[in-house]
Amino acid sequence: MRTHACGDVGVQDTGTTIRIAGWTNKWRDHGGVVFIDLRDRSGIVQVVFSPEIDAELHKAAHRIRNEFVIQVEGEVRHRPEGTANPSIPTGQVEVIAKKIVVLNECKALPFMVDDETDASEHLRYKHRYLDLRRPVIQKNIIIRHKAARAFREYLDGKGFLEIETPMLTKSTPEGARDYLVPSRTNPGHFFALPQSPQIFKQILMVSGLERYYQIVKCFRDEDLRADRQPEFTQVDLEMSFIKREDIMALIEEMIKKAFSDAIGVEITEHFAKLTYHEAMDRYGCDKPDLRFGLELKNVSDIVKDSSFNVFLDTLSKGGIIKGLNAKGLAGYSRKDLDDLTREVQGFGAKGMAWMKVKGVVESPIAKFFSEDTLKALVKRFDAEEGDLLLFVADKENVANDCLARLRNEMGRRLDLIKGGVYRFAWITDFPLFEWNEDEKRFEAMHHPFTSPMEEDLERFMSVETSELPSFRASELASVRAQAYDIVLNGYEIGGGSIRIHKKELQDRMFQLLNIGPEEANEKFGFLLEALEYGAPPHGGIALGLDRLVMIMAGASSIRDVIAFPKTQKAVCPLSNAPSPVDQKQLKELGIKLDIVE
RNA sequence: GGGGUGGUAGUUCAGUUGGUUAGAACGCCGGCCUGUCAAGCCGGAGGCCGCGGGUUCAAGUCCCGUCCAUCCCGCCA
Repeated sequence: MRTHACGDVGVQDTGTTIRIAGWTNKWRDHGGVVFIDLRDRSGIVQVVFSPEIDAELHKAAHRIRNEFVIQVEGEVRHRPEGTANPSIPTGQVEVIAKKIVVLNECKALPFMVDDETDASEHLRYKHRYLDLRRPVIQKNIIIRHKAARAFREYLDGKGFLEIETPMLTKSTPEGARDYLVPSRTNPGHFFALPQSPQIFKQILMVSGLERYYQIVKCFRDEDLRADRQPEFTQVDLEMSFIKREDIMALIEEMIKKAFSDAIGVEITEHFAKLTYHEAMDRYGCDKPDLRFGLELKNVSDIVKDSSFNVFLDTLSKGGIIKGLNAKGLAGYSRKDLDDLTREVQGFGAKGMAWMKVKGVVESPIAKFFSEDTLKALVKRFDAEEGDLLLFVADKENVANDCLARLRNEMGRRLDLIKGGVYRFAWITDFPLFEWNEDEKRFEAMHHPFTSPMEEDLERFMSVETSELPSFRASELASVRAQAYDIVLNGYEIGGGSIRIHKKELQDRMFQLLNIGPEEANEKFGFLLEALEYGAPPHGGIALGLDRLVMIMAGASSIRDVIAFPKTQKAVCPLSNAPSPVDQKQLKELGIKLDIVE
């Protein structure tokens, strides 16, 4: 139907007759000459209908409207002197139409197919086929394709096998809420859609496949965010006979290739490496945005000499006082600071203290501090004239969380976050366990198949389980995992671990998690049994493809890089899923609804 | 489950102190127009003011509830 793609037509084609087809991006009818900007995936080229060429043809062109699908045969010409359009790649030429075929018409549009639309997301998703025609969105979809292709090429080159794992699988007790699928042939029984292929990929290692990967959909029935959808895609891989550093080196190289292939960005520096404790200490969170500084400083040791009761009380209760230097913001008014305080309180802090560095330290609480103490504070933050110090005093986790979010906010306000900058970091040495205050028990921070660090193995094995759960501040909390997260620009884009490959260790893990042998057997028995048949040392990682592509594309939501995303209520406005089903379908499944109106 | 913001023409929005026939831009329809590319000029159609209650002589506007969208908290091994 066509000899050329619209975006490929150029000066090299002048004088030749070509056939193109696409959508009418825009039409301009001058009564005499008619211009149509014809668009296909490759780009846009201007088609000219002139009354001198063919009256009938010219008449037909008058009837063309936006988004009509047409096929045009015509001659490529240089545009007349002074009419070139430098804002499009094909702007030097135009196609003088000799023949037009309307392949399909188009109704009046719910919104303009244009790079700059301000139609609501709901409307865009309802007519996603129109939304996806917009070059900016197509660009994202193409970046996604190129990234996925780069991962496949790279992993294929490293001897990985792409192996599919079941979508209809088993519900697991830990972790996110499962999406359930009723089994017709086993009434009352349910499959779960996988939250990740975790257990199957480990079994593939026991199976001797050695290197597995898959670009795979995962499902979690939790509430949505800008960077969270109920179905999302992981680049999932697992390797045998490797150490943590092997995987980290491999992933680093793979991601660099993907950035190069997908968006032409060469990442040259090594990815930063931070332990979990370093990250918490310096940034207050385990996914720091390293595009800017504003590092947190613990000042508990300095302010203990003050007479400021809020700080002293916090310290006496085992809390900490931490802060950051908002460079150059001493000009903030009382109202600015009150607003900022309210924002930090919204994060969960009881309050926020501030000090302006203006000749002397200016602050409502300055009087509680000696001159030497104030000097020490200024020094701790490397503060200069005109800086603003912000403090939060609270339990360690609260102070860290609030300051981490405050740090991101100040990074934005100070315009420290530049586009086109990519700062990667590995976060390592995570705690193996996390205390669940509500349920008064330890949980696996990563997942229950994560291996402890060898240095901490003795403690892992020797803790008296009879003392559970009194160990919340005990040795067990200090056992570290052979786990690693990869962080990019403040987003967690992947995580993995070296797994437990010995039955005794795995049994011990379940014991510490307070999962009895019967329950462990019922839920994970097939993995536990497999571990007894010569499981090799192995480990792996999963990358969040959606988030990674979102960052590559410079988008602010993963919905912009997913062809058919769901809204925050987890519905698909295009298909209207989910929806009620027939009584007959429910009956076949043995399901009765019990919905309280 | 909780908090913030929003919902008025096909779309994006404005709409004063509650007061006559709810406006603008773009889009759509018709006409004019031979070099535009955000084309231009003239004319026209188009509204359950998210939905349901309430207050009032009178509600787009005030009150209560509810639904939807979005951002965040909880949640997400």
